[in-house]
Amino acid sequence: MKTMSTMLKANDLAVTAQRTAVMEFLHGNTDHPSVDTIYKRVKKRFPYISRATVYNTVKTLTRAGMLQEVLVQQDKTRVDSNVSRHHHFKCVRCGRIEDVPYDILTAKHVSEHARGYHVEEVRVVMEGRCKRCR
Amino acid sequence: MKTMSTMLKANDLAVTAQRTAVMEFLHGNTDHPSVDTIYKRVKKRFPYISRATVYNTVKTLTRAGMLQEVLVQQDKTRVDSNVSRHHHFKCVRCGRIEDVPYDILTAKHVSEHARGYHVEEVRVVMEGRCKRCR
DNA sequence: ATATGGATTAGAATAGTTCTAAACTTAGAA
DNA sequence: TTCTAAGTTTAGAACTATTCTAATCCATAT
Repeated sequence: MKTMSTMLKANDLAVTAQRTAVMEFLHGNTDHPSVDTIYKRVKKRFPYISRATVYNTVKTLTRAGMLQEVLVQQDKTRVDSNVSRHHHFKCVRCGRIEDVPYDILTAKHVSEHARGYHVEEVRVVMEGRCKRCR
Repeated sequence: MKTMSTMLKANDLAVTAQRTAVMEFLHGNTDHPSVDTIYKRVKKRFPYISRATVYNTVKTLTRAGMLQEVLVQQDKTRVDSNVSRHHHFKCVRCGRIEDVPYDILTAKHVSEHARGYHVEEVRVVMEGRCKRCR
């Protein structure tokens, strides 16, 4: 697996301690944290980090394709380090957000059923009870 | 077609000029306006209406099932007076949001493909170019 | 080692939304 | 009709998420 440093360099981005810390926190984190959550967690190990830096980092890394911003909640952006195409499942009880494989429902499938639309991308949010909440 | 007054009464809600004005503006409006847009438009005919009233009205009518709040844009809520189940198409060029029939993709269909998930609801946002923008 | 352009910072500013408490209807009872 | 209680509206304050600003800092290329 590529190191953070390698990935940043590959995108012509400076390797900074802040970016690395944000990426390391997100890597392997599957619960789609908000920017504020990232900020608070990273701050523990990196007390001087600023909220603006976390916003900047998320935006920069998203543009570089290293992160994804997920639209599943109206008020705050949720961040996903899984950048492969996939959908989301939101538990109506505990609010947990899980990734769901893309092939459950591809743009192609939708295109076939959606006559007259020129679908390039499909975002699906499924809602129900997660395993824990049933 | 039911009058606004009848619908409000059926839901045990007081019939006020403000609620009626908001509903009348939204009725037949298919472009999913934001609260601010509703406020500005209704204000033209009703100069003393307050922004808080529009927020209250949207929330109240949504709870009563007379409106729907649509999650298609991170920063602001979009309001839809089409309360039947349906999906949305967002034009990546002009930002226009259109309703798409629900049967293109039902919760049932998704459930069949999504093993292990207990799907109660599916929200789909398709993205591409709308007719005008192609 | 040094220069320079990009990155980080704290805090101010902004946008959307919710809250507050007083004033004002609406709807139902008398 | 008139009265009343409960619900509604209002302006503006407050709050939350996010972006902006401008000064400082530091990663990288030389």
